[in-house]
Amino acid sequence: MDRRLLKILRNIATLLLIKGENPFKAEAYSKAADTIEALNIDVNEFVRNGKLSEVKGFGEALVKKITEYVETGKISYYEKLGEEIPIGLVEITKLPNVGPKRAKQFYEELGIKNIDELENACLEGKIAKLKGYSIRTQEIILNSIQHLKARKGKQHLMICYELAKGIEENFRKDSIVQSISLVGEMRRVTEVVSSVDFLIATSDRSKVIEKLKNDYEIIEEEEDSCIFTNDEGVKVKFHFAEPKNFFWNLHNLSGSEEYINTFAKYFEEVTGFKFDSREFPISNISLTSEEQIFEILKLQFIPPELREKSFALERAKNFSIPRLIENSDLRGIIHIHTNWSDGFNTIEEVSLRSKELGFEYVAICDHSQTAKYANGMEIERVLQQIKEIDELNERNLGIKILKGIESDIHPDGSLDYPEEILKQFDIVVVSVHSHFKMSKDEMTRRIVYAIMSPYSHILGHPTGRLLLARESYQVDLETIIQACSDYGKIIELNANPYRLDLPWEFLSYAKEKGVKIAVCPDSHDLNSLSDIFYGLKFARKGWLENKDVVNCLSCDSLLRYVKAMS
DNA sequence: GCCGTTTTCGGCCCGACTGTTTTCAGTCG
Repeated sequence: MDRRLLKILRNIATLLLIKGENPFKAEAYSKAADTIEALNIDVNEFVRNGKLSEVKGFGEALVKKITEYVETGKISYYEKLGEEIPIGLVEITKLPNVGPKRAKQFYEELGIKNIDELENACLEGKIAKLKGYSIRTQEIILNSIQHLKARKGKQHLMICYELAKGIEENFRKDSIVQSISLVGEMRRVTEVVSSVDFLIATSDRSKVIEKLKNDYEIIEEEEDSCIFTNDEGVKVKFHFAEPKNFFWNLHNLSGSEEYINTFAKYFEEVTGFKFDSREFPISNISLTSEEQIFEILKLQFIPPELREKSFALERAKNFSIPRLIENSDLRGIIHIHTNWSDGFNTIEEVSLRSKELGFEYVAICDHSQTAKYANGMEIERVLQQIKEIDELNERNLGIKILKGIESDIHPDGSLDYPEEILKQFDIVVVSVHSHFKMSKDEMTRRIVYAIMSPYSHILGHPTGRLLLARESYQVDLETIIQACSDYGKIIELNANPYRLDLPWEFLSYAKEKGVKIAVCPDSHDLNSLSDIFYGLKFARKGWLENKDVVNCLSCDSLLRYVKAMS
């Protein structure tokens, strides 16, 4: 995925809005970026064989600009725009409650060109003096700048996987490297990553460093590591080890600080050797696998995802780590959007792809009528969609299609359709999509009320967080999980890489309370159906087994399970 | 800027909240 092009197109859109151009013109650029991303379009190839103009949303002007990008690596229209309007204003519009109009106002009235200048203006009290602002608003803006700065240098795990894949391939074909593996946050799977860490086993370190310096812009060199930062500001760190110490380093570089500290103490207790994270202390043993480390210490193997808390070691000591859920346990895929609301593909297309991915059933859950911005379905269209699903099932595509909905939860906790409509769905996911700023009590009450509805089955993205973009709304998750337990409802682990919601930290709690989890891609195109496998990494991180996840049920069992709720 | 078609240009989602204001512009989902 050419993320630089996506960024340019989205920046053009924002710059046009700041400039005050027709918003629909701006939208054409951001939609183009969305389409390239959703359909996973290889622009080089599409430009070469002239296929780009066949894609919906790509007219003459866009094709011309993207062709220029493919040929020269830049878009002169973008550069010209950047001369008119400072690119730094784009970042300002990413602040909550600051859009293109306000960014323009800051620029025109105070000459503010980037986020640092805006921060200074806030500190100097200049923003509060502008028409339409108060001291309070100025404080809110300053606060969100500080939030934004705290997120800087962090990236979504999925984007880091793409980056890491390219680097790994570069090294795999090189004989100077004996082994290479991801370690750190990437290996133990954290939803946002502050550093992409690689462990490289080599007996010729200087040659590897030479190659690194040749291929990447190394900014920092230490005795055992090299660091570079990519275009997106993501830090990539290479750690070196002698081949004989590879597995020892693999283990010690993968755990959290808490985990490794506890591990070190335990290691010294059991072996009597002093812990050294780089050099395996027991010199008469040569390690041939990571598993061997656990065998020596008489511990059950701890999957990397679980190496966060000391607790994992306690369980490993008495061999009580359960078999975590695996991809092959999944039988059904739930919460899929189609072009009936805001998805890209037809029901038939997503069903056939789900079948290819190995699923026995697929639950289509498009947006409900209140979600106007997402082309939510009024009752009449719901009935048409149900009819279409019945017809597809009669044709038998080799996968069972379930009739579902993602119903908005109204501010009063009610669902988005009358009973006679709700009872026609096989699966009802209920989600909050509006009125985010309620108090914690109100929001909790609202969601509990929705959970209590005899027609709701699965609570969708329970916190509403968007990783690195939007905080969770105020809600008491313990109360929510308890309510799901009381009413036998399912909670979603939304597998969208920007959500991962329910956060993994709460999965074990839900499990303790006997609440089942649905791992759902919440996908809007064919590619992101596979996000379900991404979400599964976090199900594992939350200690879930196949019996905890309803996607592992057969279609009939799942239908029986949800039927018992009403 | 794209689309669709009444083939030349109008329509493209829209309602609600927020803060500051005194009737509304800007932002959001």
